[in-house]
Amino acid sequence: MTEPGRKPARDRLLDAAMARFNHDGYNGAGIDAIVRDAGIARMTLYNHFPSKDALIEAVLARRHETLTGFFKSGIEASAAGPRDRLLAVFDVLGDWFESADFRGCLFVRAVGELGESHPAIFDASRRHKEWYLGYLADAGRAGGLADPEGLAADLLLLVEGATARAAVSGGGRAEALRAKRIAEKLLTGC
Amino acid sequence: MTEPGRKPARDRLLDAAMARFNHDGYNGAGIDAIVRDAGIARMTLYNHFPSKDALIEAVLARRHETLTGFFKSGIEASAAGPRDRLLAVFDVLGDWFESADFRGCLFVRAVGELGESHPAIFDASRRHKEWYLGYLADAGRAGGLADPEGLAADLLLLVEGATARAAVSGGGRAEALRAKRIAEKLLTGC
DNA sequence: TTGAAAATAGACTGATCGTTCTATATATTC
DNA sequence: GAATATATAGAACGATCAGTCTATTTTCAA
Repeated sequence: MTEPGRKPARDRLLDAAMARFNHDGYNGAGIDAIVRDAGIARMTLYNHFPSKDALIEAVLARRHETLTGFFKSGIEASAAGPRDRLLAVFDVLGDWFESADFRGCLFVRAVGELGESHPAIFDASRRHKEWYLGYLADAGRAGGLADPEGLAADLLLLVEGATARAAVSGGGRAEALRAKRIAEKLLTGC
Repeated sequence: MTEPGRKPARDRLLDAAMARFNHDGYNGAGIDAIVRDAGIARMTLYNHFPSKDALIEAVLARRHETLTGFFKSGIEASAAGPRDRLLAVFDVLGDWFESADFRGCLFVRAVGELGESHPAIFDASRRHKEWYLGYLADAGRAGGLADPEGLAADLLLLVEGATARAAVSGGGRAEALRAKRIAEKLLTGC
C-alpha cells in the first residue's frame, strides 16, 4: 500500500534519477545514490527497468512529456498574437534558467556524455529537439509568418545558445532576455 | 631518445586524452584507454600529472590555446572589413562542424558532465568563453560598431546555439550557415 | 663512460561500478 | 484466509575504475 501523499515507487525512482543525472551527470550518478534518494530497494529499480541505460531512456521520455507540456502551457497562456506567443518561449526559458537546479538541457548533455555509443539515447535527444522544431513551425504557420520551418530552426538555435551560455555562466535570466531580443529582430523581419 | 617524427610523450598523452574525452566523455574515457592510445606507460601519465582531473585541466588549457589561435588566424585571414571579419567566425565554425570527430564544445561538455563539483574545470570553461567575448568585443570595437560588448554576447550566443544544434544533429555546416545569417541581420542593424 | 633522470611493463590496491541473488516481508486479489 | 505479486535489506558478483609500487630499461648530459 502506498501511504497517502507518497508517490508510487516508480515515480519516486524517476524523480530521484532525473535529479541525480541533472546534478552529477549520467555516468557520475551511481545506482546506489539513486535508489537511496528514491527510498527504494536496489532490486525495485531492476524490477522496473532492465538496466541503467533503460532508466536513462525512461527519464528522458518523461522529461520530454514534462517539457512539452510546460512549454505549451507557458506559451499558450500568453494571450497575445502569434508573434508574442513565439517570443514567450524565451520567458519560459528564463524561468528555467533561474531555477536552482538548472544545469543545462538534459538531452544535449546526454548526447555530449553518452554520444553515439548509446543510439537509443541519442535518438531520444534528436527527436526531442525535432518536436520543438515542429511546434515552433506550427506556431509560426498559424500566425501566417513566412518560412515557418526556417524561423523555427532560427528560434531553436537561439534557445540552445541561451541554454548553453546560461549553463556555463551559472544560470540567470540574462541569456534568455538576450535571445528574446534577437528573436524580436528576426520576427520583425526588417 | 624521441625518434624523428615522433612527438614527445607528454604531447602524445595530451593528444590521446583529448581524443578520448571528445569521443567517450570525461568520465567515459578511462586511464587505460588513454595511455594505450598514447603509447606510453601508465606511470608516465602520473609522472606528468598528479591526477585525471589535472590531466583534464591540461587538455582544456591546451585546447584553449589551439582554439584561440585557430579562430584568430581563420578570422584575420579574411582580409575584408570588420563586419566580414566578425562573420568569418561562422565559416570557421562550419569547418569545425564538418570535421569527422566533431562532438560539440569540450568546455561546455565539461561543465555538463563534471559541473560544479570540479571548480577548476568549471572555471576553465567560463574563462575560455570569456576570452571569446573579449575577442569579439575587441573586433567590434575596432570596427567602430555600436555596443561591442552586447554584440559580442549576441554573437557568442549564436556560436553556442549552432554548436549545440550541430552536435545533436550529427554535425554538418547547416547550423553554422544559419547562425551566420542571423549574425548578418544583427550586424546590419536594420 | 658514467651517473642521474625519465620511461617502461605489469602486478597490485582499495574503491566503486552495474547487476544478480537470496531470503524475508508486505500488499493486493480472489 | 490463501495465493500471488511486489518490495524489502543486504550480501555478493565480476568488472572496471583511478592511482601506486617495483624493478628494469632507456635516454641524455656531464
